[in-house]
Amino acid sequence: MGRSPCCDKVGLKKGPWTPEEDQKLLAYIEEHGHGSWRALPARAGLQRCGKSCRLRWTNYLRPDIKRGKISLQEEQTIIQLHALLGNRWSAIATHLPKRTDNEIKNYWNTHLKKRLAKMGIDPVTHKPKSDTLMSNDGQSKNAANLSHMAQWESARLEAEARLVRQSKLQPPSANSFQASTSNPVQKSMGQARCLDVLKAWNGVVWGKNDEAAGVSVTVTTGIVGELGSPTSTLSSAAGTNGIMKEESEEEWKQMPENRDEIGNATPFTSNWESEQVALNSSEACSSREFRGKLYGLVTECFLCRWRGMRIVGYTNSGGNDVGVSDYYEDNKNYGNSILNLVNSSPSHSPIF
DNA sequence: AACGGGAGCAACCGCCTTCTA
DNA sequence: ATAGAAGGCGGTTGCTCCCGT
Repeated sequence: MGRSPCCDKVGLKKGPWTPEEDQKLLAYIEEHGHGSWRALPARAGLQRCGKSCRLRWTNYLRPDIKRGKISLQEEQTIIQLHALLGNRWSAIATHLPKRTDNEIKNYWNTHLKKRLAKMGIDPVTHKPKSDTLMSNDGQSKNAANLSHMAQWESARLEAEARLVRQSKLQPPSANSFQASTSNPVQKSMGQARCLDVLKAWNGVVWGKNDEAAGVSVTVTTGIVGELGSPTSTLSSAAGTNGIMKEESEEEWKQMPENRDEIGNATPFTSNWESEQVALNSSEACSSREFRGKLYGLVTECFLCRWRGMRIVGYTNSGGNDVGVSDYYEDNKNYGNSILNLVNSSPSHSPIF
């Protein structure tokens, strides 16, 4: 089946938007909402195609957009999520409040991709390009480990990708897990740190699991003390997805360092959270919104793990402890390996 | 001061998915 | 069930600015 162009191109303006055009678009949307994008240009008095208007709005004019330099914390998040999700910029953007997918994509292509490449890490696979690059001291072991983790992660991501593709029955709207909601149900969902989402997913969304009816997962998470990443601060979750809060870095700095008698890091008990998320299967299967949230949880779960959140308590709907897998530790180590490499190569170093 | 090259980013293009009649 | 419309997404382009020569 052929596709008609999104709009009649004859006589329509292209190229950079003028302040007058911005003003027209802004004024129209503020008064009427965008409605049908195709119909919008004519109604707003713009000589643009609807697609161009939509893009201008979502990438530039929307009021909830933060412009300016990408912070270190955001940078780390992008790297982590890119390793998990690949070039799925919109999915990555849902975890970076007020940033657009286009901005993240641009930042990746102009900054992070080059930086990783210069460090000898393939920006596509996040695998080291060559072990010889890090043949000195303990780094060779680290590289080997990294390679192993990357392979493991790659296989897992393939499975995840399939799930996520199917999950996008409702694409996660921008920041679907974030503070914009006033819905208490959404808030409680947003607070959920980690859960066996894939298991829940299989059961809830497609009804393949007998336990699907009323999946209830209690998750207790904590920040693992040995991590050096400020992004590990997850205690600010109330009402937001909590992960990207800008003030997290400050909170991190203020955190005490807990160590046991032999110097091993111990979790910061004060930052632990225990939450219960009830997933009702019948509601889930009929609610595309719910599926969208679950999709967000898939990503968030991996992110939590990667940032060193240790899943210490994990029970199924029957209250049975289902344990903790090395799986989580493997991912944490892999993510930290990349982050350590990045962090140990500041932008002012010769490698850049 | 002029020029060239690279970086950064806004915007476009085309494909894919989802919705709807 | 199907076709067309609409929206969403990722890749790419091209313009502008900056910096070094």
